[in-house]
Amino acid sequence: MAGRTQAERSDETTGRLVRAARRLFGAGGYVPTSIDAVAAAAGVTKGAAYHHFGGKVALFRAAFVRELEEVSAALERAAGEEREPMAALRRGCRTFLEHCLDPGFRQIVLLDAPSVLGWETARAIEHDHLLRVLHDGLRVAVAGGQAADGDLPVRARLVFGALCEGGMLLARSQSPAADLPRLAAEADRFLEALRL
Amino acid sequence: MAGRTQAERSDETTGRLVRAARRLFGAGGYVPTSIDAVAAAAGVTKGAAYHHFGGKVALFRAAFVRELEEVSAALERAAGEEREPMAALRRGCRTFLEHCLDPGFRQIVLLDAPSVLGWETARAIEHDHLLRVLHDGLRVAVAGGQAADGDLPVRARLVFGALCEGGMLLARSQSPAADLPRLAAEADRFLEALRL
DNA sequence: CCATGTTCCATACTGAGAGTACGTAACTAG
DNA sequence: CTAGTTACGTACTCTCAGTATGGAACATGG
Repeated sequence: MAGRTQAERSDETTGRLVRAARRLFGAGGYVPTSIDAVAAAAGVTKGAAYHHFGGKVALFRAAFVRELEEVSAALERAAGEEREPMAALRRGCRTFLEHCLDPGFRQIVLLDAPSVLGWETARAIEHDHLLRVLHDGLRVAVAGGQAADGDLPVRARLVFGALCEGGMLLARSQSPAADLPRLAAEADRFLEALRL
Repeated sequence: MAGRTQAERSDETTGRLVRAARRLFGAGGYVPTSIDAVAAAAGVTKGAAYHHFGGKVALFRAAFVRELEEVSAALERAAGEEREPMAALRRGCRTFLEHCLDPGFRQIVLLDAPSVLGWETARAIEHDHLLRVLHDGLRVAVAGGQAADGDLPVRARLVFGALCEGGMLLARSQSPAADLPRLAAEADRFLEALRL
C-alpha cells in the first residue's frame, strides 16, 4: 500500500468509514453502534475516524448525506420520466415510498437523523437534496397551472411529513408490495387536493 | 415524612421522577440527559429511578405517555366543541399544531420517541392516545357522509405525519403566531381533499 | 407492640464507550 | 536528504448506564 498520495489515502479511509457507518448505523441504529465497531468494520481504528471526522455525530452526518444523495438522484430520475408535472409528482412520491423499503434508509434518514442531528440541521441538509426535488416538482406544477398556488415551502414539508410516515407504515407491513398501491392511492388523494 | 403508606411513597417518588424526566428530556433531549440528573432534579437518587423503572428508556417512556395523555385530552376537548365532523377535524389539527409550540412536547414526542423507543413502539403507544383521536374523527366524518371512504388507518397516519412536520415547522418560525394561520390553511387544503 | 418479611431507596461499585493525548509511520516540499 | 505536515494507531481519561448491596420505612401475622 505504498506510493499513494495523501489524498488517495484519505479518500480510501473516509470512503471505507462512511460505507461502514451506513451499514452499521443503518442496521443497528445510532446509539447502540459504537465508533470502534464502525472503525473495525472499515478496517481501521478509532484514531482514523476521529482524524477525519469531528466525532460520532459527524460520522453519522456523512452517512446521512450519502443516503440523501442516492435517494434524491433516484427521485429525479424517476420524475424525469414523466411529462405531466402532476404525474411526475405522483411518480416521485411512489419512488420515495419504494425507497423506504430499505431498512438502512429508514433507520438513518427517517428515524435517527432528526434526533441525532437536531431537526433544524437534518431538514437543512435535506433541503439541499430530498426537499429540493419535491419543492421543484411542486413549483413546476404550479407554474404549469396544474396545481393551486399557495405556500410552497410549507406545502412541500407537509407532503414530506406524510410521505415519511407512509414509508414507515409501508415498511412495517407484512407484504409491502401488496400495501404499496393502497398507500399510494391515499397519497395520490392528497396530491389531488392541490389540483386546480 | 413519616406515617405514609407504601403506595403514597411510590406515587410521590414516581410522580416527581416523571415530572423531572419531562422537564429535562424535553429541554435537553434524551441522550445528553443523564439518569443522575433526572433523579437529582426529582430530589432522589438513581437507585429510586431504577427501583421504579426498568431503565432510562422506561423512564423516557413514562414521560412520553404523560405528554400524549395531555395532548390527547386537549384535542378531544377542542374537537368536542365543534358540531360538524369536518370542522372538528380542522379544529383538532389546529389544536395539535398549537400544542407543538411547546418545546418539551416537540423534543419528546416528535423528535426522540421514534428513535429511542423504536418507531413501532412509539406509534403503538400513540395509537392509544393521539392516533385514536384522529382516527375517530375521520371515522365520524366518513360515517356522516362528509368524507370519502378509504383506508382510514393509512389516512390517519398520513395526516399525522403531515401534522408532525407542520408542528416542527411552526416551532421553527420566528413568529409562530403569525405563521399558524398560513400553516393551518395548507393543512385545511389537504383535509378538503377528503371531502366528498 | 413485637418480629419477620417486603417494599423503597441510597451508596458504592462495574463496564462500556465517547473523546483525547501522544507517538509513529506515510507522504510532501524545499 | 531533511524538515514539516498529514494520516493513523495505542493508550489513556471520564462520563454515564446499569448492578450489587445494605439499610430504612412500611406491612403483616402473632
